[in-house]
Amino acid sequence: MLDERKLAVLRAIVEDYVRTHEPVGSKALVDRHSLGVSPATIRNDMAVLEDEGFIAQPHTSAGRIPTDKGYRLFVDRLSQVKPLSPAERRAIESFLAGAVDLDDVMTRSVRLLAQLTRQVALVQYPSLSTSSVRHVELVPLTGHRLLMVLIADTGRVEQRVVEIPAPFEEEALARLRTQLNEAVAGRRFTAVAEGIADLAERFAPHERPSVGVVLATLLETVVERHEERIVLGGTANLARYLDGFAGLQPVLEALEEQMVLLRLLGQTGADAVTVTIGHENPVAGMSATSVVSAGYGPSRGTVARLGVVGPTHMDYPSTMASVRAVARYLGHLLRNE
Amino acid sequence: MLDERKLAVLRAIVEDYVRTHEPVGSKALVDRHSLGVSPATIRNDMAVLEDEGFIAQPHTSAGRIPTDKGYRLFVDRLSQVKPLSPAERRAIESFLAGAVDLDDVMTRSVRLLAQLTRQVALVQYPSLSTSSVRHVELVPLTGHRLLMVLIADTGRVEQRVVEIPAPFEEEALARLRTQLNEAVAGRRFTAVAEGIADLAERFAPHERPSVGVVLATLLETVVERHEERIVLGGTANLARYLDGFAGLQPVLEALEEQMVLLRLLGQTGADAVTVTIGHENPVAGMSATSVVSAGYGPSRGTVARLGVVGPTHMDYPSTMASVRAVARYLGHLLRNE
DNA sequence: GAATGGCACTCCCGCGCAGTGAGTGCTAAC
DNA sequence: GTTAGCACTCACTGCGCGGGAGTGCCATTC
Repeated sequence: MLDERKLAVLRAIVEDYVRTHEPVGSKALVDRHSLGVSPATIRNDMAVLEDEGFIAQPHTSAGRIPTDKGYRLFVDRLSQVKPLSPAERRAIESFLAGAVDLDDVMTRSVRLLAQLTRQVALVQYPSLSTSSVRHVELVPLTGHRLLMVLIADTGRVEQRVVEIPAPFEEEALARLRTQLNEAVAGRRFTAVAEGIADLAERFAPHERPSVGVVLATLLETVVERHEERIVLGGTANLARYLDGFAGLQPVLEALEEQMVLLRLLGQTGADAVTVTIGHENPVAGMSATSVVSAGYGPSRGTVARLGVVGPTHMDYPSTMASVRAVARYLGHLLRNE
Repeated sequence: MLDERKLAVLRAIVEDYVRTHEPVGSKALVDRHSLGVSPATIRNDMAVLEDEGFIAQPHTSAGRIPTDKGYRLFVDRLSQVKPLSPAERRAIESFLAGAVDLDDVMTRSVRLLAQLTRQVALVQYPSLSTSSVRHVELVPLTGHRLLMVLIADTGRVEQRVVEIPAPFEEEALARLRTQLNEAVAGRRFTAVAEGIADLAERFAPHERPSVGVVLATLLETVVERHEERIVLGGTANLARYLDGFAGLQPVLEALEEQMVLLRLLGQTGADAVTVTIGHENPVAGMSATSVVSAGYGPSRGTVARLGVVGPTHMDYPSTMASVRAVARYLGHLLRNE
């Protein structure tokens, strides 16, 4: 049904359209690519490709543009991830090397990704739910207030102010700190609950209410607070490609919603580069945009995702290469932190 | 030179133009506002106002639009800050009430401000340089690594990983922690240096290198790290008013630069609402936007600023009211934290 | 039977053109 | 100082008209 040449034609159409953003016709195609056949032949092939839904005409007597289905085929079977240039690799390394803390790493990564792909970049903070506790610290603020600082093995730090019904003795606080760390350090966040289940019992009755509040807050932080932070950058690139500008507002709106961003990046823990094209996208108002994302993490497992959002007519091979590269470097970096 | 009526005409022009975004003519003016004179008279007044540079014509035979100078006069002398509706006040209170930590407060504030003004909102984190140290915590991670957590009286928390040449004994670390807090707790950030000047001497020679690194990092954090975080929200609102869309990209770019945002908000510590109109703006590419900002802080002094960025043809009275209100509530909130 | 050359057809796009209407500036009268 | 009248300007709209890129179809070639 789709022989070699028809696939070559589709590939050529995608490549040309990505470059020019204009419908591509049969004549232009044979001129630019050495397909070895005449325009008329290409026209026949194009008719078939259109019947199958891979390309479409904006109007009669215009060239063809790829459909979402066409891009899908292109990404899955017709393209190869384009290797990065040495300059780009160096740029990635040097850009990420100077980071001083996790916040800094995240900020630099988004910038880098946005710059490399010239698109909108998203980077999700290392997820709390798949990481482990490294340390819990309790700091008295005023009598009835404690600051709880929770440090994850990914370098992520969560802080929370705790209002306690009765102030702790200095000694009691030290005891709680020690026991708390013994109970949860090294545990997966999902397993924190079991660790601290019987902790309150070891404290004197008058201390228990306050201990209870601390434990409850800790649980909240590791369990309920599943909402993951996502940083984004390069929004200025939106203005470049959404030429029509009509579709801009919904996209900007979507990018402001953390929940939406999460759905865009996808929850799947797959390490590989994932491409979501146009309508495949779960978010309304973003049917003209594609998302290229990948998981990253300190070890083989994925702890979070990153990616870029761009027009469906993006340069998939290059974009996929950049996303994959940044994800890998970021993984390395976390391993050494 | 500018009598009462001419000022009234200018006010009417600004109000109409803000509402319709279209050049306003003499006829339309007398129709909508009861000025008590004929269009011809208004035309004479308009000619004077144009000579003085308060209004301009996009082209001959079109209505007038206010110039930056016109808006300036309007803001300074012709408008009154419009009081908020009770519903808006309630919205502010309930919106900010549920915040759990400083990050949350900041995020909610931007959203709130963006929603109230329907523009792009900026909120600067409470500045480190004008606040004081509440507590410094040191947490061992691995042998050669410490996590330093610095808590400011504004609730802001900075963390930093410190690489130390030689691991600390548990006892030594506790000693350092205690002495460090005695030396700096309650001090202004700007005065931390004096507090820790002779601290290293109190430690055994073999501990000094590590102590030195910790102190150096602390200094870096409070002094060098002047870069202030700014959160922004409501960028989708840009798409609404920058109809021409030509000016959109530079604005989006500017909003991505922290340094630029700082300059936009202004460094001045004034509590009052400040308005910067069009070309008065120090940032190139944003000459079609105005900034309405205000300082906020837990006490009479200002610790940080917040504001909104919008088109020069914005509703200044309402915007100024919203900005002022959010700044005040935020101040209250910090006081109670 | 696939590939090709030729040809009529479609339809977007840019251009020039007149008509419309909102708005202005000027002048003379009140 | 204010007003009515009037000629003038100029953006905006709709219309008609090639030009041109591209297509689909058909007859022909290999």
